[in-house]
Amino acid sequence: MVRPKTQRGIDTKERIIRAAANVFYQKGYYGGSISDIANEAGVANGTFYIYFDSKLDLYKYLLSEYGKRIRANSSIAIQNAANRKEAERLGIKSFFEYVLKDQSIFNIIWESLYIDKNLFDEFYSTFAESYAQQLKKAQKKGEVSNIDPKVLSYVLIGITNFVALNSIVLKQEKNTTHIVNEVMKVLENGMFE
Amino acid sequence: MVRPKTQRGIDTKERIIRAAANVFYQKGYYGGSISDIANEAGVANGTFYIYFDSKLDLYKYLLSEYGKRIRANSSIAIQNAANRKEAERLGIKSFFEYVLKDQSIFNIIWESLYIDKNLFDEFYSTFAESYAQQLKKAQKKGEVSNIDPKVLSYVLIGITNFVALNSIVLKQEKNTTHIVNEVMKVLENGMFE
DNA sequence: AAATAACATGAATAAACACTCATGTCAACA
DNA sequence: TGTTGACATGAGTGTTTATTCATGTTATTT
Repeated sequence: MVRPKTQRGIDTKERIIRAAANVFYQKGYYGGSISDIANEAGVANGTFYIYFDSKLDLYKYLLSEYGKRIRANSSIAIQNAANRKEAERLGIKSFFEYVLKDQSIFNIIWESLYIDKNLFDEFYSTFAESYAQQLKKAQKKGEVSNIDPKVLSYVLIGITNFVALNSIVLKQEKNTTHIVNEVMKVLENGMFE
Repeated sequence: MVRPKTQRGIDTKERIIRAAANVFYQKGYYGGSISDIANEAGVANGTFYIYFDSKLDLYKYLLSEYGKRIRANSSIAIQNAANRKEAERLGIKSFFEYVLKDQSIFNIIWESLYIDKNLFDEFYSTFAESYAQQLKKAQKKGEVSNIDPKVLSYVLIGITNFVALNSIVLKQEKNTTHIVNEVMKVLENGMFE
């Protein structure tokens, strides 16, 4: 028989996850300790290990959650786009707005490069591959120029991620519309006269 | 009187620096210990502290060295460019080739985000500001379109850095010419038909 | 009410690691 | 040749920290 969820601590796991996201954002993976996370979540150190096998285990969980959220956010944003150009604008805009709301994402994602290179590679490969597929389809429709979709996908991900990190997270730029407009100029006509 | 350089250990400092770059590349700043660096350099742990005040001190030294090298590499590459478009191509190509030779750079640079956000911000701000200045001049000459040079500089740095990290370092792509060509297509005409 | 098992605790453990320091070595100069 | 001081050593120190575990506590089932 399936035992109903106890009421002891309500959403303890969820509280640990939120606390970890916050601690990793503030102090990073190596700088943030299990004690920091447990304190922030309002539980004892040992409680952490009821819900996660290890610090790395929780980190991997968080990383995959962020991947899901970004994908969901993007696919909702572009679902009604009339063409690829519009899809690109909407996708970029929604990503910038997502970053504005949750500025911890790069601290979680990019640190994977230092925890295990494969985590970083897998994370972005997933995005790049599905992006490249979309671009290929758009090329067949004649909406996108003849550019290696693999390279183009990394170009687009590179632009959005790097600009978001530097302009929005580090420089605290709030005007995402302006940034989207300027980025779209490049994507539409290039940068040269 | 200036004492001539002793011959005890030849270029001990240089060996420590090289070892550190390698260790940080393999294991990251937090994952790589002073013992790792000392072993790799073939010196005792204590010797490290004759040449550097702390692990962080060495890290900052390495970071600034990479900044200098990249700037030097780029300014040499573009010095004979006839116009901005050619300068862009040459700059990107030389950066990719630099990364191909010294794949540790991103592990050094990007980790600053987790050691001290200001280090990362300062590092890329320096590049972005001088890049933006160059772009402004090119805009006055009518060579570059009317795009916010601040945003454009981050777009260009984002492309080069992200593509280099993913394609060259992580996917071990050797054909930099192909990548440069595809990137230049976007910068010349945008990505849409 | 007793039994059960999930949930929770936090002190204890063991390993890792940045940094120190007392001691040693060697090249240059008086 | 003896003195000097830079260069080098590596065992030791103190701290931090991920993880464990013996011991509670509470909600549910019998």
